[in-house]
Amino acid sequence: MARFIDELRRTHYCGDLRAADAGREVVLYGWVARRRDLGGLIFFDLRDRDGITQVVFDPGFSPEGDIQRLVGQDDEVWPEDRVKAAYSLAEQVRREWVVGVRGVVRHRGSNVKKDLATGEIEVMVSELEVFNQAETPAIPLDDEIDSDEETRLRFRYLDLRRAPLQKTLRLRHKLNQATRNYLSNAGALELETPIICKYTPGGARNFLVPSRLSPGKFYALAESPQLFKQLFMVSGFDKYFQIVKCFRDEDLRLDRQPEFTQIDIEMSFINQDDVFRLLEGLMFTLFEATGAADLKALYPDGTFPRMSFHESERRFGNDKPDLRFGLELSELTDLAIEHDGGGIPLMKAIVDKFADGTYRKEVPEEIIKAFVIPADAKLSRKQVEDLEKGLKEIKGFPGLGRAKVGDDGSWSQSPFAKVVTDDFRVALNAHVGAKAGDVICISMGKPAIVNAALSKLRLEVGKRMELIPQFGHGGEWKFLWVVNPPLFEEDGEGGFVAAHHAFTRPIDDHIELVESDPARVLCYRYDLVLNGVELGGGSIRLHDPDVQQKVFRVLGIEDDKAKELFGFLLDALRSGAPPHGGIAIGMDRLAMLLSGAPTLRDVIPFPKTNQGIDLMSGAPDRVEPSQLGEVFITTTVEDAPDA
RNA sequence: GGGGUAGUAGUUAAGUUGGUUAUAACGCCGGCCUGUCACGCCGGAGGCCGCGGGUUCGAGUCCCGUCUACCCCGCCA
Repeated sequence: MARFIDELRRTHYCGDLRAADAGREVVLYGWVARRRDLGGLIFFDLRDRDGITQVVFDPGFSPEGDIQRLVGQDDEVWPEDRVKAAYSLAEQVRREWVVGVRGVVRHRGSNVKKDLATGEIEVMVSELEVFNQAETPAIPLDDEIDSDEETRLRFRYLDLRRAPLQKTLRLRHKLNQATRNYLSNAGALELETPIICKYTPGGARNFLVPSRLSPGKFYALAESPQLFKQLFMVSGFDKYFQIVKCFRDEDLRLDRQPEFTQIDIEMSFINQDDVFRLLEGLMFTLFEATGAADLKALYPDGTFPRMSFHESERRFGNDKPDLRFGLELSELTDLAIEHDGGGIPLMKAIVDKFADGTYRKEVPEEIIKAFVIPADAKLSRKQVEDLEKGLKEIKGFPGLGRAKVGDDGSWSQSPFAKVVTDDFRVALNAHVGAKAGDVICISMGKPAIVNAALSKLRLEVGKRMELIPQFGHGGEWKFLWVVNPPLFEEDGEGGFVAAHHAFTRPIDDHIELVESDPARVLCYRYDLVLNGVELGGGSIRLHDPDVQQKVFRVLGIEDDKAKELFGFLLDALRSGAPPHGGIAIGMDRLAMLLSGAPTLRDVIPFPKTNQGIDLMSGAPDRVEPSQLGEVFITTTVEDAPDA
């Protein structure tokens, strides 16, 4: 029977002990974070998931006063031979070795270390066991390290020992638990849905899984439980939730991983407001459970503000505005029309198309907008040009038309300075609120490009001016519901595609427009945005077969085709579907925002790189030709194993 | 698919107009040290300069290619 673990049970974690524990005999297990050998006196910083305790090996020490003994241990408190053995073993120990210690807690007296939770005490060791030795770690295990992320990911099991990652994963634990409690209390049932399922086209690209039992056929990994949760509603489960892994075979980003976790929710007999109320309550609960912020103080009436999709696009250039700072965009199309282009040829060309009816104001094909870089930003001309260069990443972006505003409202450093009419210049300055020293940045063209460029510029300038930090919340939490986006998007060839998915309900007043003017149809779709990050989104679903058919017709999906694509869902919706809707929240993104982490990789235990590779395990990897044969696969890659 | 940045001891970095044996800090190993806590002091080991090719008397440095990671666009809720 082993002495430690079997006989000497752990009494505390390494973050537990305080001054009040002085005189207590304890047993701690953990990793040696640091060792300080003074020659005749040895200190370990012993670390486990809860913290660090200094343990001391001092052969000359003997405890005084009453000792509160370990339960079931009545041997001698300080046997000399055992203490000496512990000391000489401690001389051999190196960092990251895994050890158990038995000893007596002592107050540190004048040696208190203030920046350590357990800094008032130390454990004088009477008995030491080495459970395991360890190779020298490849990366330093300090809280703050600047090791390359590639190396950290390769040795993820070491990286995860560090306090910051321990902390964020514990945060995820709290999020999971609090989410389950809240949603269960709200009457939602936690039900599971398949991960390997039928491939359905549209939306994100699926990971494919070859079938061994059905030669030549494939499963897809679920990109979301969307269809299944709707079927739960059809089946009468009324309220459902799941904390579920989803899979998308798309390119990665800071805030995108190929597998990720979402809080998935669906409810019957509800409207948009019901979803909002449930989610607002969930956010309040999660923020309280994690101690992130007191949302009650920030949103006293318990609700988050709402903004229409169009308003968000107009004021901020995207559908996920960061409301922690102002610097809104200005719409100039109407002003340019009033001034017939104001002497600027590029604008005149656009204005003319509105005049002759080529473009419609409701759904314009080109727009003119401006963003003002305030004089306060104190950006040099070079810095402004660098910012503009950064925007060139946006495909099709033609560049900005800039104008620096003088004391008298004149424009300089501008391609428009010589041609603009005085009337238009004065009106424009007033319209965008430009003051001396400001730089007006004008963009015109396709709305998607104009908005992409100016919204990116707004964020960049916001960061330069330190209105928001480079990453993290900076102590501010700005929630927003972005609601009622268009149901359809033009596909550029005269037709339409679903802006999100084909099962979103048009807003009641727009049902007639589905057939007459699809471009103007808005729908019951909503995104929850926090600090400029899309936390999640959902919709009220389309459960009416007649409207559904009209939507399919707009999308150019014939009845036969619809059956082929969505067969079982359509059948199900015709079999007694209640009005229903739901939402999905990105758990990883939420954890990222709450922890202030710069990337999703910091809140996922074993993340993939930008190329979708697990640097630690080496996934994905080749497999034996025989394995491919079993699933009836050959590859077309030249140096593949079966080539 | 496209654009950008980077790659030099275990780690993080320096390395000048191409020029002797490629530096430093931390870490590691050995020695000394009884109140340290980023312990201190003394000594030591450790390098395919990402990889391949080229220019050159000579390449960490210049050129071409390639690989890997990161950031962005496209794509993606």
